Formats: sequence, C-alpha cells, structure tokens
Amino acid sequence: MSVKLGLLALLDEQPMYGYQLHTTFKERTGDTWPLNIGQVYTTLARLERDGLVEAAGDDGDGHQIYALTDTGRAELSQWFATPVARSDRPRDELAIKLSVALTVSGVDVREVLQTQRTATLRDLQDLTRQKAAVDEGDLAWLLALDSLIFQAEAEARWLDSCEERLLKKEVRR
Amino acid sequence: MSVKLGLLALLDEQPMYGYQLHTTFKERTGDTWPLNIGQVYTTLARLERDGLVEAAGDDGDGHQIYALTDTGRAELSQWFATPVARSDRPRDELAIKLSVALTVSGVDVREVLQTQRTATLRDLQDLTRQKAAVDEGDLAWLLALDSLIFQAEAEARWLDSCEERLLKKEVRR
DNA sequence: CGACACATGTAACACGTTACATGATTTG
DNA sequence: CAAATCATGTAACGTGTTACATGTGTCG
Repeated sequence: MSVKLGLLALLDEQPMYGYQLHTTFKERTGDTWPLNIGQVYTTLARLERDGLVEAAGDDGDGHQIYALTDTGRAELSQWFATPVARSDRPRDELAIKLSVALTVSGVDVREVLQTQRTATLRDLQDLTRQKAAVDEGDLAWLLALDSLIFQAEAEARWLDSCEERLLKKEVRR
Repeated sequence: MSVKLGLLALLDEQPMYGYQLHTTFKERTGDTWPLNIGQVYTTLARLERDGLVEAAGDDGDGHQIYALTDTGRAELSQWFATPVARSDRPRDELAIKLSVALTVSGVDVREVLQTQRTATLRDLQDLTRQKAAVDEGDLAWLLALDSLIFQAEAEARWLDSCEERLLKKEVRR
C-alpha cells in the first residue's frame, strides 16, 4: 500500500504526470526507498482502474496529467486519519529467521546473530554518514533517514538481547 | 520470502505435511504473525515447483509429507549465512506516510503524529502484557515478541523526534 | 554524432492473502 | 447427532518489482 498511497498523496499536492511523480517521490525520500519508474506507471494504471485518480488532460507538453478523484481524496484522508496498525505490517524476516533458526540443526545461531550484528552496525554507520550529508531543511528526507536509524538501533539492541537469552539458556543446561 | 524460507527451515528440522507446518509455525511465533493455512499449501506448491521441496510419500495416515531437496537445503543455508539487508526490507509505510504528509495541504501532521503515538503506545502495552504471559522456556516466541517490542519502542522514539523537528521548524518560521 | 536525461508504457513474474469447497475424524 | 478440529487444496486477486521496448529532446 505504501507506493499506492504515497503517490496518491503526492497527487493531492498537485496533479502530475508519471515521470514527475517519480522525481518527486525520490526527492521526498532521498534514495531511502528507491522506486522503479516502471512501478509508477503500473501503480498509476491500477489507481485509475480503481477510480482513485483520473486522467486530467495534458499539460501542453503532451504529458498525461493525473489528478485525484473525490474517492481518491477520501481514501487519502482516511489513510492519514488512521494509525498504521502493527497487523498491517509485513512479517519481519529477521525475527522469523532467528525464531526458526533456534531449532534447525546444523545452524549456529550465534553465528547468524554475529553476522547480522556486523551488517546492522555497518548499516547504522552508513545511515549516520548519509544523514550528516543531508541538508537540514530537507525535513521529509531527514525523517525517512531517522526512521531507518532508529530501526537499525532497535535491531542492534534486539540482537544483543537475543544473545543474552541464548547465554542464559546455555547456563541453564 | 519470510513464509517461504520459514517453512523451508521447519522442513529441515523434520519432513512434515501441510497442516503440521501450519501448527509448528504458529507454535514458534505464537500468534505474532498469523499465517493463513491456505498460504501454507500455496507456498508449498510453489516450493515444489521451484524444486526446493519434494513430495516424500505419505506418513501412513495418508498425509502428504514434504521434504527438503538438496537445492532446498542449499538455499536455506544460504539464507542463514547471509544477513538480512536493509534493502531487502519492505518500504516502511509509516515513514512514507509522514514524509509525504509534510507537504500535503489540509493534513495536520501533528495530529497524524498524535494518533500514531497513541496507537503505538497502546501496542507497546499490549505486547508487554503478552510477553508476561509467555512461558520463559518458549525462546522462539519470546524473541519474536521482543522484536516487536523493540520496534514499537523505536517507533515511539522516532515519533518524538519527528515532533521535535516540526517544532524547530515552526520556531524558525 | 553519441551519450544522457526525459518520458511512457507493458508483459511477466514473485509473494502474500483470502474466500471457498470438500471431506474425515473426534468429542461433548 | 452436532460442533469442532483435522486436513487438503484451488481460484482469484492485490501489490511489488523488473526487464524490456520505444521514442523524444538536448548538449558536449
């Protein structure tokens, strides 16, 4: 839903054509979440099919402009009014991986933890570096980066707590 | 990929039939990530199509047992050996929502933040309560819950930092 | 001219998800 | 017996994603 509703929101600011949407989306989130240009068009087609946007003529340069319909506007404000629920979120691959790794024989969970921690900490450094390079005024991008940073930190902390639990378990044995 | 690889991992412990996989998956993650039984069968069919599992006769009760193939085992150990990359993860709906909300007229970002924080904190309480109810020995489930808790905490912190950034911006104006 | 940015689109596939059909077995 | 649990599957759809085809305009 992210792409669908994200594009919808951008169109609420201002009717646009596909390529413009792509550019704007990239500006907004930096390259935090790369969006393939092709997906803009597929998504746009589906949005039109579902009556959330409509073709609104061209802009004089032959670009096909899309605009929100009333239904689209309704859907959008619904989105903003409703919190993102935990159940809406995709399964967490890492959590599942570790949960199942515990019982698969021949898998050294400690090693999985170790590998992941290394990767996560590297990501964290990387993100911090990226953040330092982002202009102070670019709020949207900063928020997006912050989000990733907080998540990576949480992940690191979680990995530590997993390690601790494993240790405790070994002691009990 | 989570379901696909998760089931693959469970089959590595022991060949099983569909319903059993469903039960086991649920045991492992509690009801942290509910898995529709239908999806087990669709996923199993796709895994077989891709040569990662194979039908391995029945268990004497007429249940169709599935087992890993060598390819499946290879894929699985590949999974465990490789850290989950940030780029593998799905787009974060909440982050995108707030990033785009900043510029959509008629949307009160503060209110969006407020609504989300309420929901997030409620989730956090809920998760903590759930965690208290989980048996100490159920490592896999505990890890899964912890993961959600750390994430929710990170989200709450992030929402705070968003609020701060907004305040700073308003002061600058 | 050639490379590059601008611009639009489609076919095809992966994965997740659910509603539905269907039947066997168990148990209150 | 009726309800619940066990058990298997399929059709259909939503969303994400990419590889590819195709063309225009611009600038070094």
